[in-house]
Amino acid sequence: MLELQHLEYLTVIAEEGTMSAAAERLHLSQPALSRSMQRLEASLGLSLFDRGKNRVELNEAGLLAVAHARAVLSIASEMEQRMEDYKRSLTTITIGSCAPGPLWQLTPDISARFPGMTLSTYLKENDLLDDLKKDICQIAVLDHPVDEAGLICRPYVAESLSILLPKHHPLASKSGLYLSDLDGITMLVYAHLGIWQKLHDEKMQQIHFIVQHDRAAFNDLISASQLPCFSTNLTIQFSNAAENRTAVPILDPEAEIRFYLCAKKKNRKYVEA
Amino acid sequence: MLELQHLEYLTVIAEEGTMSAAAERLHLSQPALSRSMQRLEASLGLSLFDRGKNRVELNEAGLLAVAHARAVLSIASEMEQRMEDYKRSLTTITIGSCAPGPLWQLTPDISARFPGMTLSTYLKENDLLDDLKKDICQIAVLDHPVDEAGLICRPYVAESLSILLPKHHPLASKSGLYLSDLDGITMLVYAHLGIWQKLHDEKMQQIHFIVQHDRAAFNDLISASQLPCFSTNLTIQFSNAAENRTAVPILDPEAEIRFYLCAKKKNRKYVEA
DNA sequence: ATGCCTTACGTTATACGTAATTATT
DNA sequence: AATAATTACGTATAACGTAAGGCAT
Repeated sequence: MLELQHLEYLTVIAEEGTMSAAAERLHLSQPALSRSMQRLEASLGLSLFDRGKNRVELNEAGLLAVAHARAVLSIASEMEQRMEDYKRSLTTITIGSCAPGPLWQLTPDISARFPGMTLSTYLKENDLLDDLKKDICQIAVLDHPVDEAGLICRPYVAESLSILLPKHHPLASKSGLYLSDLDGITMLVYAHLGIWQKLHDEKMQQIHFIVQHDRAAFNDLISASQLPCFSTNLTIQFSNAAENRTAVPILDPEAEIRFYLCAKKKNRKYVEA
Repeated sequence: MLELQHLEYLTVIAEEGTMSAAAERLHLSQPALSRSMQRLEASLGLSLFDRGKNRVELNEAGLLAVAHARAVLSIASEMEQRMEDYKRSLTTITIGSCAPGPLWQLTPDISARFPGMTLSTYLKENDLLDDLKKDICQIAVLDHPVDEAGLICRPYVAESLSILLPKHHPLASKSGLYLSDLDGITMLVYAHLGIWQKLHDEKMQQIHFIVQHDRAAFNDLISASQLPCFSTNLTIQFSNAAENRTAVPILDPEAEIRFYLCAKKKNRKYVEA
């Protein structure tokens, strides 16, 4: 029967060009590698190399075998990855979220309810459902509901955007603003916005953003400057950026996002209220 | 590293339900199988079975592993099949043809030009190009030309259909006939028509066919009866069915098919004139 | 008692490394 | 000389079968 190890060796030889180089990369002696290839050839009943006295070269059968070996190894490696992900899911709860906001509430909540489990979170706009199915995450925070066999989904918090303006700013007295009212202004913004990035890209092109990728630097700038920035109903609870500024709600409908928690049915306990 | 043999064992256990039954099917002792599964579990770092004192049952991780194992084994098995096909192509020329006619000329021709090679032919209407790419056949006889990278293609014979009628038959004096002229008549026909079957299905529904699946029986019937049957420019050279009958060409345009020979470029010698 | 899984033990096969061999550059 | 592959040999690991043990039906 075919052996995955032999296929792995074969592909490395194909990449390195010589058995010596491949053996080194595989932390293996040349003789061992040479014999493994002889065994592979024997098990296939085909010679895979044109052999000179001190060089080998893949022949046509060898090239064909390499192509197929890569396919086999790729599927096998996916299997190993999936099993690893599953193993991980036994001891850690991983939350994939399309936005940072919901995590500020969800993370401590899950952490408190499942004290034995490690908690891990990441931000990603797309394909969270795939991650869920592959056990890459156990909870997905989405911006839309899902109705799919094997999955459970429930509405979670809504997040609504406000702009924090200096108290003396001409717009600070308004009870609400549209994004179009902000034409030409300069704002501070923190980089990792998740799904909110879409709104920035599509409806805030007329706003000049100073983007900060570092959270500490962002907070320092907020405190030290009078520049407007965004807040939401979720951020207000966790950040103290609002001290010298007035929050004015954004009235565009896209400025409110309803989030949904989604999990495999076997993990329903993670998303139940 | 994962071992294909272990994955194979695992899937058989999944199918048989118990290790004993699986061991029997695998021609293996139960203890050997039991230890192999322990090694597989160790290499994954996961237990795959719920173990009672005298029963095992796949757990969730086990079911996941089985699903992936099947995928891996399927790809591996395809690799083995492809390598077998390639090996075969070194000693035998296999011709896949969409109709029997071209083979009557091509087979002896190839046989004479490549005397060291075994020759094998089969009839198949579709997917001959796939077969070519997979080395299942080395020559494909198609009813249409192909222009594809890595393949070479050239026109081969055309085959045109005639009807063999008893000399005294009222239509036997015509110089040509349309299929529509044959409304209601009864004909003998040999079963394995390849691509010609399409013409039968689409434009000869008004003809009553007596189908023979056995070549000898067909020939006997031809000689013993006066029933009309088909011939082509290709059959006439190889069959003696025409003695008591007159050949009248079929004039419908679909009654002539131009065939094309197609092969991988490395096998161009097989299709060159 | 029978069936099913596991552990124990001895045998065989295979993979490995080191060392020696051969041929090429 | 140096490089690259193969062959030879001894050792360790793993697979196997047989035999024995434990627990359920």
